[in-house]
This record gives sequence, C-alpha cells and structure tokens, in this order.
Amino acid sequence: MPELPEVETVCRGLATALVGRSLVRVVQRRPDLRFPLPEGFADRLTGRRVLAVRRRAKYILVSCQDETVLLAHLGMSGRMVIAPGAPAGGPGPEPALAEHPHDHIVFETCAGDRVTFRDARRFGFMDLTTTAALAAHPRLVGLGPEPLDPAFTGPVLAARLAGRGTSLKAALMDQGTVAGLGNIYVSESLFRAGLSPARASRTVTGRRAARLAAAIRAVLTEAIAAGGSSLRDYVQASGELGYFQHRFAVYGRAGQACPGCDCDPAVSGGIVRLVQGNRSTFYCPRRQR
DNA sequence: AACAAGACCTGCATGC
DNA sequence: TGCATGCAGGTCTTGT
Repeated sequence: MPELPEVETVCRGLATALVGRSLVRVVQRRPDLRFPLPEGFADRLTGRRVLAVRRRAKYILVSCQDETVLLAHLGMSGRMVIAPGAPAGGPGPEPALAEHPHDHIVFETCAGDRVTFRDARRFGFMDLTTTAALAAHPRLVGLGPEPLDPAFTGPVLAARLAGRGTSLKAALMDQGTVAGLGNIYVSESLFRAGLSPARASRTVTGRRAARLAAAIRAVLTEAIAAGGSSLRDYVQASGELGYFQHRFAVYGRAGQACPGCDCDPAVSGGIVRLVQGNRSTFYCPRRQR
C-alpha cells in the first residue's frame, strides 16, 4: 500500500488522532514485526504526550514528550487503523483489543481513541530513538532528497542519477536517489516525463532531468490530494485508505490503451509490463524513450 | 564497488 | 471443491 503519498496521508490522519494527546496504553502483541521491537517498547511510550507526527521518505516519525521518537515503517501491507473512542455520555462495552489476526500494536490515547498497527505480511517495522539521535538513525541516514521539497530540482536529481549504469527505474526505486518513490509512482512519474524505465540512469541530464523532477512532484502532489480527499473515509470504521480511488495512467494496466496514445491497443500492444529486478514496471514504449 | 536477484511473510486471484 | 502457482505498494542481504 504505502508509498510517499499514502504515508503522508496516514501521517495526517495520525496527527489528528494523536497530537496533543497522551498515550495511556500501548499494547505490543508480538515481540517482533519485521525486526525485533526495542526493549521496553510499550513502556517507553506509555504516558507520553504526542507532540508531532511527520514523515521522512516512507517513515512515520512520532515525536513524544521527553525526546522520545517513534519511527515506523508500514512495509508493503501495514496500516494504521484509527478507531474513535466511545462517545461522551458513558463508556460503551469495551471494544475488542484486536479485531484482526494481524493487529500487532495498539496505541490508546487519553481521548479514548485507538490506533492499531495492522500488517499481514509483517514487512513493516518500528523503532524508538531520541530527538537528538534521530538524524543519525541508520534507517534515515543516506536517504535522498524529499521530492516535494522546493530544493528538489532537475539539477539535484541529475546529480543523483549521474554516472550510474543501472536502469532509470532501479535508480528511482533506490531511496538514496529520491526519498519516497515506490513501484507505482516510479512507473507513473516516468510515464508523465516520457522517459523509458529501461534507459540508463546516467543518460538523464539537463532538460530530461528537469522534466522528470517536475513529473515526480506533480504525480506525488496529485496522489496526496486524492488521498487527502479520502482522509475522512480512512478515519472511519473500515480503516481502509481510499488508495485505489486514485487512477493510474499506466500502473497495473498492461495491454490497455495508453492514455496519451491514439493507437488501438489491439494493434500497438498498449501499455507494456516488463520485469526489472523482480518488480513489475508498466510503460508505453511509444511515448516513453 | 555496483548491480541483480533472493529472502522475508501472508493473502488473494487465477487456473487446472 | 481443493490445490498449485504467481503476484502484491518495501527493504535488507546475498551473490556475481
């Protein structure tokens, strides 16, 4: 599920539920996610007030009182299910702690709201650090620039792609090149920029790099807007993010007509799926060079 | 060193 | 219906 736009959307939802509230209860239902959780995970968060929720790359950073910072990654299938507390007028029946077999961590706030980390595949992970140590955290060191930062420009991107023999697709999937892109938005950005995923990274310079940087920014901004519009749904009972409401131009559309081509997909072949590094890439060979 | 492929884990859609 | 296969939004590790 989560690339940068989804993580951004999740962060906004979490901020609404958590910021200014204390975590009155934290329940850890298994010792590990993808990696072991740190010693005393629940105890180190319990009783602390949440000061801020923000995003870096695909990481969720929850800053708490006493310099404690929770760093969370959703992996492939991780979700944060937000369940509002009992309405004023008396507590209802105590809701089940875990509604789902893959509810691994539950955070309960002083307002009675619950945030449940649910992750079937368990590729997600969490760690605790401190405000002072955050910038040097091994998972954050080496991340590339934030693509929505005004400092992310064509020349900055070109510098990161320079001299590399790997494919443009693989280079963009590398979080050290640009932070936050994943399999879907790399395909979408390359389509928007008219660049082939198979082109060598080092060949993207000058105007091509500027076009790609602009395409990345535009695709991510639109996706966040789409996610943002479904934020209310997300906060509601199902806990599902309105992710698939976003329409993709090429991702998952092999054999279908390219939205930019007039040609008949039955004749031209339409959008092509190719496999790079064991991951699917979707592109239009006529519009993307 | 850079790069590609494999591993991690579960669920779901598809086809026999 | 049951079972095997392949695929899925990420990242770390291994092997060339």
